[in-house]
Amino acid sequence: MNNDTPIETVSETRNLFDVIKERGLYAQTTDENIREILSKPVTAYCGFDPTADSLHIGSMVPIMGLAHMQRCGHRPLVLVGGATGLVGDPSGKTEARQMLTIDDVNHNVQCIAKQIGRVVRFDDSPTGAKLVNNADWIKDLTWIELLREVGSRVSVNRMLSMESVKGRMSGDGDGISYLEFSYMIMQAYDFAYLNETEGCTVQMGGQDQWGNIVMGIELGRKMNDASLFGLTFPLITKADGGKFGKSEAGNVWLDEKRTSVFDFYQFWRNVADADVKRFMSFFTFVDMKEVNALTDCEGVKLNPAKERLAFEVTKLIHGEDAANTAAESAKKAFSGAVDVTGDAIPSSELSNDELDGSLDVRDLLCKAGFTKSKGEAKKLIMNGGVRLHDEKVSDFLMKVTNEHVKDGYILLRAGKKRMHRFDSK
RNA sequence: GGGUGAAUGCCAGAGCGGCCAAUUGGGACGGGCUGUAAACCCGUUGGCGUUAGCCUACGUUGGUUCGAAUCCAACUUCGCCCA
Repeated sequence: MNNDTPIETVSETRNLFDVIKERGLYAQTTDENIREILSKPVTAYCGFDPTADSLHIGSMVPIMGLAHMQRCGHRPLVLVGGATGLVGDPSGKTEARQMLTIDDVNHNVQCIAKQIGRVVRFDDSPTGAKLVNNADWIKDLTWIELLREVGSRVSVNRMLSMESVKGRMSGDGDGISYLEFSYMIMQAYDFAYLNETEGCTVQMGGQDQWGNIVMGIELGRKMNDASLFGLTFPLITKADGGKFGKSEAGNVWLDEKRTSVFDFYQFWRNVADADVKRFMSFFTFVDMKEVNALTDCEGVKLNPAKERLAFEVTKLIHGEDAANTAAESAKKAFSGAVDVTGDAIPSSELSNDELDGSLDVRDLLCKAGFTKSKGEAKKLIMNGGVRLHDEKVSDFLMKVTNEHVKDGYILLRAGKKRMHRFDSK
């Protein structure tokens, strides 16, 4: 993440509810009068799990939700689950999560907060976002305190009726451990706590968080006699029913060390026709009038919209310069042009020693990270999926030497879309 | 605590002494068609090796057998039922 452009401060005068509804980001609310409630500035929070040192694009919906909120004059609290991350949310899972160490979680919290800071503005102004870590208030809570404060106000019957729990109780799953069962109590407590200490009255989250949010509202009412509300975002699906957020290389991460800017851009550039409009509404701030104008077409004509989508999202996460570079590199790489020296294409260096004939194509494929083993590389080559510059490789034993270096580099392609540039030095 | 069932490749799930690196489906990857779509068709999908072949794998550890994913024992984990 090295975006130097400041976060745009747009002061929307519109009602947050209208904005997210218009963009398709609204799924469900706990109160029919939510629009009215949101007509005055509120403090709302949304939680993120520190299960890794980077978020992936699946987390972008809640991030956008917070950003829209801020733009509409509300104050966002970004909660990173330093404590809940040590437990793991059972929602939507059939199996227990791997446990993280406390050090891991702390490190992850730092990294994630930084990423969210790309899109949401953190400062002390009335609408400035604030980072909170639930480890700060849960960590030192004693067992007895918890039981008295929270336990006495929570109905197990109620908990057992939650979808997230039912899913783990019935069927052929692995069951649910007490640890995970406690997750929702922690999250509920967060809401009540933030209400008390920060005046937070709204919790936002993915549709899968509905149960947890409702628990928090109920707990807040019992503990603080507070009126709390919940707002959920839809689960992001792809038109073909596949899982959103996966690419050729697996998860699409916000950290460029995990997903290069080029690949990130390509992910968005390659979304299905049927998804462009929705994704542009979800993941960019492009005005809806413009979104509609761009996507009011079919077939090839939709490509400019995809380019715009890819550019906007990349700009948001990696900065305008990086987005421009990625866009240019992508254009070059797919227009059959020879010059692919653009910085955005993943690249590495090859020394002269390595080009003396000791490496074959399979080694190169592994070096580029396209294949995990020589056998896999061989199969890829035999399937006709490998090209050196623009020439198809058919001999998987072919040595890679200085002869293959053109203009100071070797361009290795795997399939149509993956490419890696080896600069010789 | 008692009883009972299960543990297989990325996932789901067959196999129940040799023909098993293991049927099939999904996913993933590659090719074709295209628009850097979708759908569809074809191929690949443990590692090493040019081939032959070798190695590692069916929860863990031992055992029976010429030979085990398949049989036996113990252990671990989980499900279900009874207390």
